Amino acid sequence: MTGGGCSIVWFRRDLRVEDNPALAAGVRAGSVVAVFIWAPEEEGHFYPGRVSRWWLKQSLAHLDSSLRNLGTCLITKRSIDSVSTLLEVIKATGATQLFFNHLYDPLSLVRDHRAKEILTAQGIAVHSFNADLLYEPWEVSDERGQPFHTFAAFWERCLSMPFDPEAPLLPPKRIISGDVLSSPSDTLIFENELEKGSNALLARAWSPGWRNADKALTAFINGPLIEYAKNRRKADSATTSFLSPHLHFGEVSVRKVFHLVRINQVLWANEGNKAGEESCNLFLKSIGLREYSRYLSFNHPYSHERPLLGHLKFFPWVVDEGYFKAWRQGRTGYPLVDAGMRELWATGWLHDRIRVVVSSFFVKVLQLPWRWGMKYFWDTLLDADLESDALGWQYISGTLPDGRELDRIDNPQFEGYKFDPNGEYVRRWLPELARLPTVWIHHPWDAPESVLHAAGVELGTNYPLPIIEIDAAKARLQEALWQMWQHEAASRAAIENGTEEGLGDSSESSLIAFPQDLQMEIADHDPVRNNQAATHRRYEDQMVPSITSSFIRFGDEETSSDLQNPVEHGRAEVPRNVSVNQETESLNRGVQPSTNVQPQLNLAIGLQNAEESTAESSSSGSMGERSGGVVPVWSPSNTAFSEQFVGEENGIGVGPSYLQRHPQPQQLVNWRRLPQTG
DNA sequence: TAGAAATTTAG
DNA sequence: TAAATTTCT
Repeated sequence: MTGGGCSIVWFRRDLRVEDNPALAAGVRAGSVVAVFIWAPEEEGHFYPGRVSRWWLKQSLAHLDSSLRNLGTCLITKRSIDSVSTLLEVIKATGATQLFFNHLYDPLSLVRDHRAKEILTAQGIAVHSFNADLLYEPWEVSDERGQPFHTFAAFWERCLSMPFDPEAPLLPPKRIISGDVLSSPSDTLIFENELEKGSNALLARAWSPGWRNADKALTAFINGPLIEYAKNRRKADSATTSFLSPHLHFGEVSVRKVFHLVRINQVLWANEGNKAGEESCNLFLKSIGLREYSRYLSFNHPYSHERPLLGHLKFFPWVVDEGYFKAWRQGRTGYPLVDAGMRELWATGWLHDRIRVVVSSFFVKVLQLPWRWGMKYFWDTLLDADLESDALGWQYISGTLPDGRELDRIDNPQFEGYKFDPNGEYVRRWLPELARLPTVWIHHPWDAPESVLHAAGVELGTNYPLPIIEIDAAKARLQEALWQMWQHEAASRAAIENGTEEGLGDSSESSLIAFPQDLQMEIADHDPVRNNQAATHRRYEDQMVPSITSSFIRFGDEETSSDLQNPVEHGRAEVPRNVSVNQETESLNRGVQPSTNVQPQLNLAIGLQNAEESTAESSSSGSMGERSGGVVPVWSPSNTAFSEQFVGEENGIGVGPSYLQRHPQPQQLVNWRRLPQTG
């Protein structure tokens, strides 16, 4: 090795060569070895789902090919511990520097911090960058330097920052390769034979890889963007950007997206195109929500599994596997919901609006624990993204200060006519309802017998009756909320009284409750039985049933039959030749307890360690720098804020506007006072 | 100038 | 919590 050793550029969810600050810096520093480490066990419960792994595989191949054109290649490593694998590669290649881009999910925060500590101690110079966000989470705060806790304020601030997001970087012209032979690649296996068959169709609708991401961006900006404000409400239209999977894997830089959209916005504004200008605002807002999801994750590293508002801990979730299954299968009896769930299952994709519909139905009508729904999204979505999905589900569940009203139940029938006025979407995904006239398509249960008969619909046989009436759901929700406030107050009273910790304590044990335990928690279940109120409620913080990889794999048997289906407009169709019973059968098997036990990374311990080490190093004040050298860590004060936030204790909690939107029963006041006097 | 009542919005 | 845009009597 001549002069200084080479640099490792550690690729993660930044699978692009354009506007990649870590890569650019590595190239500037001399010779480069590019590495991707596949260590899914580190993700714990969030082992990537089948379609997500498919995407990753394609994207890595694409990146490797780009790197080869530039003079090096992508070294891939299979690992169960990224940091020690990094060390091995560093030793093998004689590297002296490490470059990578920041991630903000809780596991990465811990892991990357640890990587920095360990490698720095070994004499490696570690440099890290912002490649995923317009602004780093710690750059955006209110006048008092505190993090925002509502999206609107956050986004407003982002749009009026004293400095613009950094301009996108060009790809390197050439890369001087480090000694890549000294650390040969492992062959990464992202899918088994069964999955391969199921995945084959995906390639006809999607093209992973950063160049394709760039094409998708250009196509969207030159096409649907200008009409985005008008069209984004239609469930079936191809007017969304379809960028989310690209963004998730960092194939395209948000900064580039932002700049290009802004340029067009100015253009249209000058032309007096008000709709076009507004479309840009709305689209950028959705980019802003993605930013906010990282912001939230950074400031509240538990937000993917714990409600941000403490009292939601007391919501008596309906723990009912039958409900859960009916939802997954698209057999709730509400056509819009069912169409969405079938689309998700068949294609790994769901229009944004429909995500809201199905998740809102899940939480408010079925009252299933939101984390289950989030986990299912994680397992099935092509663009599964921990931070974004956590934000979405928390928003829907009303567990954010600016989330939806707790007692609001949206009626899928009305939403159906709003988002799918002609019923095309429903007919496409629910062939059994295809012949139903539009007036009944979103509420077949009201249709006259003759109409149903003529359409070949037999409710309860062919297509289910509503799993629960909306009115009944409303009543049940009111009752549940009343109970929630009672329990919250009781717990608060108990704590103030010093008698016991109460249910509301934020002890780690209740937070980390995860699948394996739940196998016992959930009573054995019968096959889906419609119109039966579930009575099994739980107050513990919700737990997630094991539906991960085993679930996906079993289900594949019938999904593979979509291979026989034609693809229309580049998007997959629902399998029409598959009987529902068959589907039910394989799904049933899917929920069997998983036998492939994955090594669990203990999040609680991980976080604790990080906090400890941060306490020492935080005085170095490394966080404020804009780029280079800083691994994002959250300071103890940030974590403390999170605690306060959840506990509502120290004045930060919910504001008056929240309480106004979520009125509590009067008794609460009395509950509070009683024990204090005692 | 017809009606009713106020405000904004859907992640 | 449904439905659409704006402001009064």
